[in-house]
This record gives sequence, C-alpha cells and structure tokens, in this order.
Amino acid sequence: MLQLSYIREHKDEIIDRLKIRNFDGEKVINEIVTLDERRRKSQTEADAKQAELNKVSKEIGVAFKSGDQEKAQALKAKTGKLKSSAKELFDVVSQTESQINTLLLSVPNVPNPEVPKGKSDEDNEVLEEFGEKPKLEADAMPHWDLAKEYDIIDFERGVKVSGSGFPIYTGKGARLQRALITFFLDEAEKAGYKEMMPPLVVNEASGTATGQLPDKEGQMYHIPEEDLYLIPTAEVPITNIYRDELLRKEDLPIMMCGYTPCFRREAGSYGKDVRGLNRLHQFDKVEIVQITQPDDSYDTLNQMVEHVKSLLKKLELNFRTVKLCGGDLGFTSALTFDMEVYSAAQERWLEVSSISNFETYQANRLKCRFKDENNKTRLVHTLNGSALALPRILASLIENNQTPEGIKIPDVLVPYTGFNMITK
RNA sequence: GGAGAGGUGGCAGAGUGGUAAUGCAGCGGAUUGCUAAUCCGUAGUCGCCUAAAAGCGGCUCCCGAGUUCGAGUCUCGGUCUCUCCGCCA
Repeated sequence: MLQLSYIREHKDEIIDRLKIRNFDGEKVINEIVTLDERRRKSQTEADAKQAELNKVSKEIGVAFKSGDQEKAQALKAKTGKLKSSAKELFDVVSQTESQINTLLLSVPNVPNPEVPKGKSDEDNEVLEEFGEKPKLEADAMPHWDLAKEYDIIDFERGVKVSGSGFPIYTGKGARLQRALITFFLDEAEKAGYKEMMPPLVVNEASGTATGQLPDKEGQMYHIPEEDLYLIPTAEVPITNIYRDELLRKEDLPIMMCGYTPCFRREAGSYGKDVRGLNRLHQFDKVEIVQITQPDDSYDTLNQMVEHVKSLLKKLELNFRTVKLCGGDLGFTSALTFDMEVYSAAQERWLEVSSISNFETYQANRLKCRFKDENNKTRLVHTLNGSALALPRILASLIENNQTPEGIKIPDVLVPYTGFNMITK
C-alpha cells in the first residue's frame, strides 16, 4: 500500500509512473487526495472540540474535589453541545479514513523507473542468457511422458485422489523432489538465510499485508469455518513473521528462507500451460525473503538474483534472466526479475523464479518499521524470490537430461538423491 | 468442546472512575582526567504550525459498542493468549 504522505507530495509522478503498468490511477489518486484533505480538515476541527471538552471535564473534576457542586453542575451543562459536535466531526474523520483505505488497497505499487513499458510477458526485457539450449534426440519426450515411462510421477492417480493439478511423486521421483528441496535449503543457509518452517494456512490480516488480499482473493483456497487461507507461496507467512513490529536497525537485514508447499486455485488456466507439471494446484517451493533498510534494497535484489543464478548453474540448466515489463509486474512489486529455464522437449521457456523488491508497499501494510540512525521510525523494504520453484525445475531437468540409458541426475544432486541415474 | 485467568510503550511491569508509576534497552544531552559511572531528557500515531526543527492539540492501555462531565479502571459483545479438564497425532 502506498503511503498517504507520499501520494500527497508526489501525486502527478505516481499517476505517471502507474501508467507504466497500464494502470490508470488518475481518478483514484485524485479522489484519495481530496478525501485526505477533507479528513485532515475534519480532524483539526474535531481535535479542537475535543480539546475544549477535555478541558471542561478537568475543571469539573477540580470543582467536585473542592466541593463546589454548583460550579460543577454549571460546567456539566456546557458539555452536551460540545460532545455532539465533536462526535459529528469524528464520524466524518473515520468515515473518510475508511474510504481512503479502501481506495489505497486498490492501487498497485509504483513501478521502479527502470521497469520497461509493455502489455504482457511478451514485452519483458531479456537481460542475459546463460548456457546452451540442449540438443535432444528426435524421439525426446516431454516430461509428462518421461514421468510415466520412468514411473516417477503419477498424474492419473493424483486426479483420483484430489483432482487435476495434484500430482503424486513416486519412488525416485519423490526422492528427487526431496533432494531438490534439501539442496535449495542448504544453499540458502550457506548464503546466510535462516530457515523457517511456517504455517501453511494464514489469516486474513496476513494475506492483506503481503498483498494477496483483496487483489487475488480468488486465487487462494479459503477455509470458511476458520476464515483461513492456504498459502499460495511461503512469502505470505514468512514475510508476516515481522508484521506489526518495530525493529532496530542492527536487526537488518533479516534473511529468511523456507520450504513450503504452495496452493493455488489457478481458476481459468487451461491448455498447454497446465499440461504435466507446468501449472499445478499444489507445488513445492523454497522461498528466500529479506527485510532491509530502504537504501540497501536494490543491492539486495541483485544479490538475490545472483543467488538464484548460482543455483541454476549448479544444476547445469541453461536459463535466462528477464526484467518484467509494466504489464507483467505483480500488483505489489516495484521491480521484478524472472528466471526462466529452457525446456528443450517443450521448446519453451519456463518461469522458475520471480524475484521482487516491494520497497515499502508491503511494509506499509505490515506496519513493519525500524529505527534509523537518527532514531526516526521508518518503513523497511521487503523482498522475496523463489529459490526455487520445483515443478518446472524437475520438468526441465528430466527433459534436458534424458539419454538412451535413462535420466541423468546433475552431479550436485547425487549426494542428495543417492543415485545418479533414473532408469526404467 | 468445558472451566478459569489474562492482553498496558521496543522489552519487562505497576496501576479499583479524575494528567499512564517504575525498571531495562535504544537514542539525544550534561558532567566526571582512561574500555566506565552518574544525572537530565526521550513513546507510538494523526493533525495544526514550520524551509526544517521547536511548539501546540487529538488519539492510543487487544478490538468494537455502552454507562459517565470524565473509563486502562465499570457494563455488554468480539478476539487472541495462557492454565486446567476432555479429545487427540
């Protein structure tokens, strides 16, 4: 959520920059500014009335104590009118406040100036490509066929048990999943991230603070009896660990990582996008999260990108780094880099990581602040990234490493899997 | 699920209707001839005034209503935490 004071002072700039993400903010921003003025005016008046009322109350107290009943009664008579006019003004304040709040929730983050314009993922800017696209035999299979051939994922029985989008990893497939999770966590810990095992369901306040609510309400599974949501990413519970907290500057940066399953309804998805492991209702992911001082956050963003790159290199995958254009940028993000690996058998790039700086957008909703060197209370910056999402990594690993003898496991994973080849 | 207790500042912790004690930490200042001590100030938030500070005012003792001239304190509703019982991996 954008800060009101920031909107007040940078109205036109915000409207302008929101255009980069194709968000027409002119009307809503102007409305916010107007309401804000009304609120402040009402508050000033209400405060004055209340101050007067408080003064009279004190005088009444003094009068009672000194035994001057008559004076006390006379003063009491004065309070009625003051009270009602103060209440009226305070009602305006709180009404306006809640209107402002509703509007603020509907405004996405302001993109960083370096975010390119664009409509969709096709307009994203490719920054670099690492490695060579593997050349596969003519009879190479996509991962959904390989999964069946080598008996490592059972999609059909997953449908029976839960529905489509809920695969069952079996035997060496399950072991490979577990190997990847452990490998990613080990690497994150080596890089300084503290491992967290958070709850997999969150309350409404948490969903709102990181920005999934109300924007993406329909994307999350909801448990009505308890009014809880299944997490769509570990970002939600992990970032919310520090909700409503006032940190000391030496606490920063806070580096956290965590493995969780992620649950997404993915309503409206179809076709080749959802084939096999490409898009699931439940998938596994290791997430890295950082809470930083504002001045450090863009260095941190780069550092996180480098971390993810190093993972992909160790897995011997070829990949590219993409800077998201305005149209593809998430609601809460100021700047996002995606990492995509090439699936040779599907002949397409698959997003395996998304690394974002939210600046103060989440922090403002989280009310996560710190005391800076001047002892001033300021909002922190929050960042997160997938390091990494498993299904598409698994898909490209098995597609790109298929050989006539079987599926070769990258060397770095062998200590985790205990085998270096998946055979029939 | 049943019964009881509780929620006060960054943290700890008093406070039974009339200006929210005190301790610790952090920050600022003063003082003292050495890694330190002592003293003073210092809360979060919103608004007014400012170039900025200072200053002034409102709100804030889990949340929301109510009683009252006045509520941390009394009443009602909600919520969360803890303890015990029950159930249970």
